[in-house]
Amino acid sequence: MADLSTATPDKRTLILNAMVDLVAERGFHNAPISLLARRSGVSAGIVYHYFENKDDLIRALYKHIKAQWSAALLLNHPQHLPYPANLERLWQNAYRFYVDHPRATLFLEQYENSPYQVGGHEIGLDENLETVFAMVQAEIAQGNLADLPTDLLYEMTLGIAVRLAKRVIAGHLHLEDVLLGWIAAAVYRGVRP
Amino acid sequence: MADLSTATPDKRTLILNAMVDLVAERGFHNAPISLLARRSGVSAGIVYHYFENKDDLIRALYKHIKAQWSAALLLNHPQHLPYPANLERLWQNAYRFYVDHPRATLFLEQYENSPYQVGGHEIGLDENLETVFAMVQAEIAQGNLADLPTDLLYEMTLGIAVRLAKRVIAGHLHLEDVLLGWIAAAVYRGVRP
Amino acid sequence: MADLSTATPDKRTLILNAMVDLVAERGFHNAPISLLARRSGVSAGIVYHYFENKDDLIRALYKHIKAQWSAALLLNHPQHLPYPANLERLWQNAYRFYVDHPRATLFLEQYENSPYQVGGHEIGLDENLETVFAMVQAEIAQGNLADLPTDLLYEMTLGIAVRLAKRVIAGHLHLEDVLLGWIAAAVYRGVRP
Amino acid sequence: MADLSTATPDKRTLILNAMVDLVAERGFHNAPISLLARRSGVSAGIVYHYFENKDDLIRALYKHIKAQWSAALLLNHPQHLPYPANLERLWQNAYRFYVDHPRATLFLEQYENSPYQVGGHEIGLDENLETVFAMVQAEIAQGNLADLPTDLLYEMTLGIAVRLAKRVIAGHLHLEDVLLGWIAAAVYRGVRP
DNA sequence: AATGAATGAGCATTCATTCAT
DNA sequence: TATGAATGAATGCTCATTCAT
Repeated sequence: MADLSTATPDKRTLILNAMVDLVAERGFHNAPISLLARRSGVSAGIVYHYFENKDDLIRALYKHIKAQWSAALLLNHPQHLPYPANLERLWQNAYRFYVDHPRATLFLEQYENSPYQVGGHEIGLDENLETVFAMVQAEIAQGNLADLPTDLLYEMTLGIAVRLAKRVIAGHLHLEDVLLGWIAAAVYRGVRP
Repeated sequence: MADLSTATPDKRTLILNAMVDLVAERGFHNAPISLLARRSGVSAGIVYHYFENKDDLIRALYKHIKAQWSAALLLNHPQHLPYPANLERLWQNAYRFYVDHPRATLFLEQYENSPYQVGGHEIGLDENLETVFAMVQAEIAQGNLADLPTDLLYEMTLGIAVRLAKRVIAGHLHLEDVLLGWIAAAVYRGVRP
Repeated sequence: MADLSTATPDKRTLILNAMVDLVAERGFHNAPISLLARRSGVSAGIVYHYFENKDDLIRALYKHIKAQWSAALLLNHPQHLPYPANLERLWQNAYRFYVDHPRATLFLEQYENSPYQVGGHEIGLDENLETVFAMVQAEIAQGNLADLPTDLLYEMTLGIAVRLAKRVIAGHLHLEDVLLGWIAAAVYRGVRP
Repeated sequence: MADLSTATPDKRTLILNAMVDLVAERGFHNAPISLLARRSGVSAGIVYHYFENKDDLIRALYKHIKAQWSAALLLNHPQHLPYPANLERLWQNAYRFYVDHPRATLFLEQYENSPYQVGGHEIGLDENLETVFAMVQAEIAQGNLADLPTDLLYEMTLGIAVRLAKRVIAGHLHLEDVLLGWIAAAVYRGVRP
């Protein structure tokens, strides 16, 4: 996947980008700083100039990717579309992000299933996620979505997107655009009141 | 979670049981053989009598847990119930397994999101999974389920169960029995033809 | 100096012995575990089997040497001699230990002047030191020694021995036996009531 | 201890002052240049403008402190007093310096017990020390001091002052003024011919 | 079968020193 | 003079794996 960033590749970004790849390919363990340095084209020491330690680097990377992800959710402004197109576009945006950034996806899933995350350190809502949240609340108010706990709604909709994307990334599954449209619709059909 | 096994706790089983806990608590890395040995009450050396190496141990553990899981799917014989009760019981069985075996669940998720699994090593269908597979095919034939790729159907139904269970395990979510029934139904509503 | 121990050179002792030499020659820093291992003829890893970490090793070594030292104080049973021969023999025993074990002496002085010690971790009195302490108290009671704080008495008598020994070890000073006798006497003349 | 210097705090002095503190608190190792720079309020690079390298810095600091010390010895002009007041004031001056400059004292002791010093690099006599030396020689000629090697005389008198000061600094000992007077006298009583 | 001491490669991290600006 | 980012060698420590007993 390489460069998630659109900024000039300063050293900090070079390191972050190399780290996603490394973790995706080899896992947290087996992603030694020495290799990270070689791949980033920097020295091992400088990593500790930009990050306190390896854990800090990994957490920073997580935040970095999560920010890209939440920005991707709002591509093509789903918030300006009528129901159900708005939620379906949201879903397809999420799915797209995962499929288009396979390394980031593998990183995210490793992170969220490791003791790093399990121990807490939740990431707060950023501005984009707040917009998404508002969209969902509005549809609940409209009677288009069941009034369920946020986490439950999340898992029954966007949660499916990651899992499908991982299957696609692994090559176990191929999803045509038409089918994707059907899935996006089906997902929200499942959570009508 | 401790003992998944119902057999006499021979050394091999002691080791496997200790390993689930260790990985769930600390991750693959940070689950050193020395600690495993101490927790199992065996010597470090003997681990290499029962398993070729650490990877082999982890893979064996994965198979071990997957077998318990597939057995759990058929608790109370969902295969003898009419649609949609059969699929809903299946779903609830899966969910129950995850919630009742949190350590195993965390292990499974770590494993399936790590380069161990990504590299392949698919686990074949055992007898129980074949029964499940047959149930699904039958419902497709009956027109109760959309005729979608197995993986896709899986993710849109049982895949949700793990994710919800993880939220519950983490304490972020609490699901009442009534709600669970609703979810099980909703999930299959989403994948009607 | 090498072997302070009279026991069979088990690995733990080999490591301790090599460490005194190393620290004496090169200081705490510049006494890397890798070199220690090479000199001890063991692997680097095994050091951590016998000691928790480098600090622990150093503290263990300090205790080890202090024990040899306190044993050396009572060579030829000064406690059975009359005043002032008893105290003078004590003093000469201390001096002898330092001069005969230059590496140990340099280690002790480094340790006692480093933040290791300054932070506390005082070593309690062992049996030998209790005997010494009793001797001193007896002489105070007899009116042969001024009734001063223990630490003060210590520094005005035995404290001088280390400092002289270090000069001798460094080759800056040479002390004949006769002169030593005079010093031992002079030292205790200084602390008469 | 902070500022030993009475001069304007130019950068070189800022560095030296910060280094005493650092070494006293944390030892030679654990006194990294980066921290030294932060504490001095200068950049890491500039240290290498004023000093060739870390060793050079440490040696310069040693000389710096030794000069303050030898100046302190002659406070209130002991050289103009009659025996034994002259030597006793000398002793008390030494003791005072140590107790009033605990950081410097800890630095000195670390330095003098480390391989920095052991390897040689003796500090020559400065003007003040020559005055002191002359005082001692005069008293030997007068028959007030035993005609012993300088180093031996030194250790039996001023050498005790450092050791006592270190005990006081560590809080293990408290010495009243009256007692100090007694000690100063006692020390010289010990080295009468 | 079983032990646990022993090995040594590998890793995260630190830090003296340099150098472009 | 002055900065501080950058380097990379060195260090403490861990851990999978082996093997003598």
